[in-house]
Amino acid sequence: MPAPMTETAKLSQQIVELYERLSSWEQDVVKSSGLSPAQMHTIEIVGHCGAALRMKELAKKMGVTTGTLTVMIDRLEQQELLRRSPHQTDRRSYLIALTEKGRELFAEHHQYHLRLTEEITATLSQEERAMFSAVLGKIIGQM
Amino acid sequence: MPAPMTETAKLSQQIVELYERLSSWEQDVVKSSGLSPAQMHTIEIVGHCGAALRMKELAKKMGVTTGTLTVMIDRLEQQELLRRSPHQTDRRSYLIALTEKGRELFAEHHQYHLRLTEEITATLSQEERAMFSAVLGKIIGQM
DNA sequence: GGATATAGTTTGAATGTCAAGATGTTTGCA
DNA sequence: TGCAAACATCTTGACATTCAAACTATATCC
Repeated sequence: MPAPMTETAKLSQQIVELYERLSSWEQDVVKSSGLSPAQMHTIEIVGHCGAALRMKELAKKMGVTTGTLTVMIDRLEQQELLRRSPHQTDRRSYLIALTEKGRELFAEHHQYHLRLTEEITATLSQEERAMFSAVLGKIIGQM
Repeated sequence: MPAPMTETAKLSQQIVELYERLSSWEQDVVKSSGLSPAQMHTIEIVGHCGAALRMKELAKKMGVTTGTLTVMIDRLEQQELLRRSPHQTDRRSYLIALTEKGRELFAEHHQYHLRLTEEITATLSQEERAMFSAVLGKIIGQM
């Protein structure tokens, strides 16, 4: 007979489970786009951020080194999904921004996220949805 | 002025945000263990599953090909974190299970997860925690 | 008993990753 | 001003991850 599980243990397990499922969902969706997961992640970060970013800033947001980012941006630039433009006042820097094609890809991917969110929260009551959002807000604030 | 965000859009954004933060938290924790993220992920899946698994089963659970898994298991076996043992009735198969050292690593990592869960849910009321768990259960059931 | 399917490994190619070093630019200070 | 130090990015070399496809050994089905 398994030991009784504490409330924290159950929550932890559920969070891990949710993470795993989101992860494999994302993997499936990305596969159909032709990009690698890391490439799509880059598009997502740049797209979500909105404003153009320096390499250094983007690397920090993504948790990779600038060396890694250089080749990532090279490839995405070859696919015309984003563009380096010279920084106005700092000639060492580039500003990274999505092209029109990149924005379209980002928008499409965003729609997938919205659809998933609708699906997985479909059975929640109005009250549960509101409370879930409030709790998520608190949790994210703690991290 | 930004367009008003629908409730679904807000939830979607929060889920993405939570995912991102869990992801970078895990990356930091794994870095301190000396293993790569993929290696730790393998340990987590095998450890969480409990029973010994065939290569094929494990590959499916992890969403990788068996070819990928072969070299992953090779490396983890070299580090004595898990072991291949012959399948009792099918001589084509191995059963993959954690060693004592692997179980210790898994237990330690599991403790990190518990601690994180406690931290991020610390400000929730008893009621909120219960409801959050119930909603997570529903959501996971929908995926 | 032989054809076919299955489990796992190997190989070759592409990508992702980092640390360390190189290049060009900016900043701070003497 | 002019030079040293800091900074942003890129390059290089090494290794990990990943897949598809070919390969080996075993199991299953007729």
